[in-house]
Amino acid sequence: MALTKKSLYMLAWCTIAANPLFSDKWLCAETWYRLINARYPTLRYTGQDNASVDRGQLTTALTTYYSSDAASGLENPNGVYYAWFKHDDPYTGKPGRVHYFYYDSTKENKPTPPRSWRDVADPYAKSVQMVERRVQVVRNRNNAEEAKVERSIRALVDKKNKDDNERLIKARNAGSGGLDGMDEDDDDDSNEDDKSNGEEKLNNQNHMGWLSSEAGMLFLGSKDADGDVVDILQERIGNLTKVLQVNGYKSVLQSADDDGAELNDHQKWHIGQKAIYLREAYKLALEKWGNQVNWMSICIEAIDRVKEFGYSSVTSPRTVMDYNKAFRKDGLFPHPCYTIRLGKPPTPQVFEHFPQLPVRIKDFMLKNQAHFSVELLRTELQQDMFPALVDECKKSDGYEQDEGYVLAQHYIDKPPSYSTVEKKVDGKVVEDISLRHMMGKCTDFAEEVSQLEAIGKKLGCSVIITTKYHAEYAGEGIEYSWGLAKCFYRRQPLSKKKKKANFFALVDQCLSQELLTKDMVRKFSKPCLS
DNA sequence: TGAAACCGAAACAGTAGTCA
DNA sequence: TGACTACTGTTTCGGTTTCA
Repeated sequence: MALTKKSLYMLAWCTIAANPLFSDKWLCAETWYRLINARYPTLRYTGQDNASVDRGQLTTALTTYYSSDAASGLENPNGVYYAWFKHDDPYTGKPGRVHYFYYDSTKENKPTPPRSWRDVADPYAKSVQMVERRVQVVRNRNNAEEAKVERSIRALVDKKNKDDNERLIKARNAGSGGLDGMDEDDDDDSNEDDKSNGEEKLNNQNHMGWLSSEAGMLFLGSKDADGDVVDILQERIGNLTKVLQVNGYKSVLQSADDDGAELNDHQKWHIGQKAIYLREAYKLALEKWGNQVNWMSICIEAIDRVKEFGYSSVTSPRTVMDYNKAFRKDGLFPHPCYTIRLGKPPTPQVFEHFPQLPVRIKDFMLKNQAHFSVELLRTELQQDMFPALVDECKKSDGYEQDEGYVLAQHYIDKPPSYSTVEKKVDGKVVEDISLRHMMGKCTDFAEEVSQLEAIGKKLGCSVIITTKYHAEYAGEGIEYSWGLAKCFYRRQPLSKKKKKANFFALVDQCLSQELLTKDMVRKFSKPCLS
């Protein structure tokens, strides 16, 4: 059955009220409103300005259709009661009418009719407890009611985006431009909601879980990854399908067109294998992930499905999960050649000081080709080559200060036997052989500035990195401006986001003054000043 | 023969739910 | 409120197999 906006607000409210942390106690409308915003952040996109849940509709729905006046003494079948008093708002401190709601979880213990606002004092209002509790209003993946609310929100948001898009096109065609049409009152769209939602085809891709940080982490490699995970997965499935074409592997391989990056037949075959398994897993994920079906079970099923087509090179879901880890960040498999993957490695310092040394090493390798090993070369370096270089250095005056002499002598005294992790002896890191420690001390790393700071410096300004907290720290309602720009971006067709030039043009459009007008930015900044 | 790929096991991190 | 458990996913280690 289709849901109207008001009934969706009600349903969202009920799932939160059922939480023992918030049931059986009076909470003011502002607290409920904040809880709903925290638990269902996407619900705000069903409102008029995308900035927040429509609190007017929420309060009206609760008081008019769902609850009973606690002062009346009447029993409410839903177990929901309301009361209101004129006093200072617990959040703003300003005098006015403040609504309170109470959910009786037992349906048998209705609250005592309150005589003053002190009887319904909200324990969470503007308190540390409220801040702490808000973080606990998180998604419960196993709750069917919450999943239903999330699907409905997704459907409503999709419909609203579609309507806004059509309105924008109409306004542009009429010559008015901008998003003025978005300000139109849509309170009376309940019937439209009913009609549209009736036609809305819900599937697993409408699931709220796809908007979660878990999805971002699992499929894009970062909790804060930008972009629609479903859209990106669909695009990547398309790219992985191309692997089966001639030279199709290039569409999913890092540095595929670099010099010397050509793969041999086996490497091409291996990329193809990875693509087949991952493509199947992604397709299954779009069908099932999030509805109590985890990523590992999807990988197991993908292996079984691929097996039906005669492929059996992978048997463990871990392997497919590893393929995903390598692929997910930018939709490319790392090049199998180490030097191409990481770029040309830096020349060792000792080779810069002694350019004849690599020539001698090559000669040694050729002479001992029949029984050459790394250990053999290591012994040769330590016992013959480096002592010879030290002797050469000693022929010069002041050789003890010569950097080349110090380097060569160091290799004799402390032959390299490095550990990639921090090697510890008696609980203390052995700094000389711990590569991680040595890398951390390199000035290149220690003095590296972020890209943002580098660009800022180039433009003649300084960038001060502050602590990461709420976006409102930035002031001027910048989060709302970004939210509107992002909302507009998400409504654009995929074709506008493909190719670099199109993407840049779209980003310019999203951040243009046509979309973010002065009036709109000023409106956004108002809440930040209060 | 060494490197890469595969894979099992264990440790660890983060989150949610339960209970006293 | 804190301890505990369950679940999911990641990282690391180490053994085996396969490939160049």
